[in-house]
Order: sequence, then structure tokens, then C-alpha cells
Amino acid sequence: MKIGEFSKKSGCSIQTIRYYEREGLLLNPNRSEGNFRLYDSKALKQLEFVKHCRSLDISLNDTKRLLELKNKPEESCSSVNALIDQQLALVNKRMKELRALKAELQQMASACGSNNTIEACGIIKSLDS
Amino acid sequence: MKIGEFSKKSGCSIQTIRYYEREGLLLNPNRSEGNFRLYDSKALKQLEFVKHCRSLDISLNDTKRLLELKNKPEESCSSVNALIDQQLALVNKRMKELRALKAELQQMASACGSNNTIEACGIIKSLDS
DNA sequence: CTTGACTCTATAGTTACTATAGGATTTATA
DNA sequence: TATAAATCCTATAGTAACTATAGAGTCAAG
Repeated sequence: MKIGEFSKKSGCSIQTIRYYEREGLLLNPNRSEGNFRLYDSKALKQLEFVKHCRSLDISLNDTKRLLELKNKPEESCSSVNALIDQQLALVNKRMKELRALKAELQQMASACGSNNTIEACGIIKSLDS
Repeated sequence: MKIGEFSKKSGCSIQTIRYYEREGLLLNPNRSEGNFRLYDSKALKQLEFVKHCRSLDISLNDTKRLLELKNKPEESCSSVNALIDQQLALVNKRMKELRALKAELQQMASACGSNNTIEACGIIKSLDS
């Protein structure tokens, strides 16, 4: 299939597909007579793997590492495990940050007092301190 | 004070300060004879306001809007309020996403089974499906 | 008067894409 | 069969919010 169909089947934009290729996350596909990229179902599987990693917020670099590891089936999976643990730690850290953000934003929202002038607004006051 | 001291007092890097100036988040400071930027305590207050906004993940664009609103003390603060509410919605959305991420990552981590080969690793399997 | 610390501007790099310009190729229609 | 429309190609620039570098100028101390 050509890139248009590949794009629709995978749910990735054409530009993103070409970008992934440049970055080494997709193998260079065969080309048609007129230099069009031609993909098969194996390429589709690989792209779906990448998409799954990205949906977990795993960076392209780490995704690339996972792809490489995937091609060494006999090696120990400890580095795979470490990578996921690290990703989990990252998510936990960000969640903690967001909880703090949320608390402060809520407090600010309730400090507004509505229908105030900006001068009297509790939000601006708390941002200013 | 010159930019070095301003940087230390504010906790912003020198490059970031110059960047904020270019982006209109800090007023153009006076310059010394030799063209060095000179800051006063008012500038420091403004930078701290910006830092506070950024610590709440408010975009530079929105921060700029808040600064502009701050200079119109008699206007209604409803747009300030709306901006904070919107930021809160954004934080809530991201938290929800992260909770889902966390759940999947945890499941994957526990599916690894440790000391496996990559071929048998539950993580790679689940990324592949 | 020179060394070193500090500052200046302008530019490029970061991440993960998205968007555009300017062509070439293929497919569908007249 | 001619041409128009759809699809594809590469190369380049833009996004957010910085960070890092190069190459040069300024200033205080020894």
C-alpha cells in the first residue's frame, strides 16, 4: 500500500510517518517505479508498536531502544523492565506536580470572589505574592 | 543591578531573562553606558509574577495576558477568572490521562515476570498488541 | 595594561510533530 | 487521448519554552 492508505490504517498523519522514517523508527520502505513509498502489514505492525509506546508517553528515543531490544529476543528483558519503571516514575512525578498545581489553582479560583475589579481580584493578588 | 545579580535574585537563568524580554514579558530595561541591562526591584516583582504563573503551567501567552490585565485595575476580573478556570480544566484533563497511563504501565511492569528473555517478556508482548 | 569575569547580539539546538512550497506522478474524467 | 484532480515526493520552516554556543565588547582588579 502507498503512504495514504498506510496513514489511514495506522491513524498516523503522512507527515508523521515520514518523520518517523527519518528518525529511524520505521524501516526505509520499498519504493515504486515512481519513487512512492510502499508498505506491507509488517510495517503496519511496527508503526502500531510505536504508536502504543507514544500513547504511553514513552519518548521516541526510548521507543527506538525498545524496537532495537525487540529484535534481540534472546537477551534479558531487564532493560525493558527498567525503561518501563523509569517511565512509571516519570508519570508519578508529573502526577504529584499536577496535584499541587490543581490545589493552588483551586484556591486561587475561590479567592477571586467574582464580579470584582481586577484591582480587588484575589487571583491577581495571589499571583503577585 | 545587572543581569547576573538579577538572575541570581530571581532564580531565572540569564538566557531566560533575555528571552522573556524578547517575548514581551519583561519591559525593556534601562541600559548602562556600555549597553548592559539595568534592573530595579519593580522588574524583579514582574519577573516573580511571571515565574509564579509558569510554576502553575500557565503558558507564556496567557501570562502575558495576565500582565496586561494587571495593568487595567478597574476592569472586571472575569477574564482573569476564566483563564484560571481554563488552566484548571487543562490540569484535570492531564491528570486523568496520567492516571490511565499509570495504570497501563503498572500492568505492564507486573507482566514482565523478571529475568525473562525479551522474547518471553510480558512488556514487549503487551506493547505489541 | 592585561587578565578574567561579566555582558552583548545573533544563531542553532531541543522534542515531536505540523504545515508549507514547489514539483513529480498517477488516476479519473471529458 | 488530453487534461484535470488526487496523490506523492523532498526540503524547509514553524510550534513552545527554553538552553547552549560563538564571537565580540565592557569593566574592575592586580
